[in-house]
Amino acid sequence: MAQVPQISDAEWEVMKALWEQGQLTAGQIIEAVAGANHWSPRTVKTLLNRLVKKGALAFEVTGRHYVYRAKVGRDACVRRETRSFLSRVFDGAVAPAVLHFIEQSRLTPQELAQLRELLDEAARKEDRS
Amino acid sequence: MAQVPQISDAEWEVMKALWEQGQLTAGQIIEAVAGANHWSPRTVKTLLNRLVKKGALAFEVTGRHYVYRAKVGRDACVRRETRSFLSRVFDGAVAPAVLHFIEQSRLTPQELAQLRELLDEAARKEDRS
DNA sequence: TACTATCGATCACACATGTAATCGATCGGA
DNA sequence: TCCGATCGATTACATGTGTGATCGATAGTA
Repeated sequence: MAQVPQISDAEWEVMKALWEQGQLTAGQIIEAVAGANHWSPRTVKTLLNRLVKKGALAFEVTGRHYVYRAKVGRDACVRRETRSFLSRVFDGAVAPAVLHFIEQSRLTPQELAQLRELLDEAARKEDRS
Repeated sequence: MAQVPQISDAEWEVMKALWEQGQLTAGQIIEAVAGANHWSPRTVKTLLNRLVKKGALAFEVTGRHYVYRAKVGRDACVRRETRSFLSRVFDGAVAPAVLHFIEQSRLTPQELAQLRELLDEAARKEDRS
């Protein structure tokens, strides 16, 4: 299995567009991300090239344009970033990180309820195993 | 209020040592972090210099040695990193991040119970407010 | 006192990243 | 058919980061 490459901040924006839309031409990607980030189209092209070089994206030549698609899954990238974040900031410990999140952020009652449900479910699984 | 500077992976290791120990000489810091990370003492010195330049550390000259101490609090750095992580990976949304953590990680029953207690507490606070 | 080990300061160097500009081919419109 | 717009490819350049070496001063040690 190919390792998930490191994806920088700016590159994440591009990946998100492709994860959400499936396949896009360079022009569509530029349209999707350049405005919101104040990037020149050239900048987006550079990001696309780097992501291809890293193995995070693939493209097919369709007529004169390239159509890009993600080669690595969003989940895998999220897991990778999460591991890196946890190990850097919380020494890899999940529970303190979750505590910090809950303490620091204002969660809505709905979100709190949803999280509790998830914890209940996790606890049940744990019980059975 | 001075902004919290960006602190890189390697620099975090140094900061952790100082947050935990209070004040340390360069030699003590090297002892604390160089071994575990396979770093040359020079590397640690460089990190110290960069952290001072960034405003994350201060030092006093004590005799011939420098004694370093953190100028920025751990909490502030953790918050900064957390915000950056959340906005990059989860578009700034806390709840999905917590869900991901809980789903992906194997939490012990004790940790699960502790988290549920925290959620209960947060929900009570929310209720009263 | 002469030498070496050490300290902080400065320099080095490759790779990643943010942020583009330039270049050669080509397509679409005048 | 010719020209400018556009595409992908290549190049640029400052800053950050990982990883360390060199240099001059100095403090112990022999």
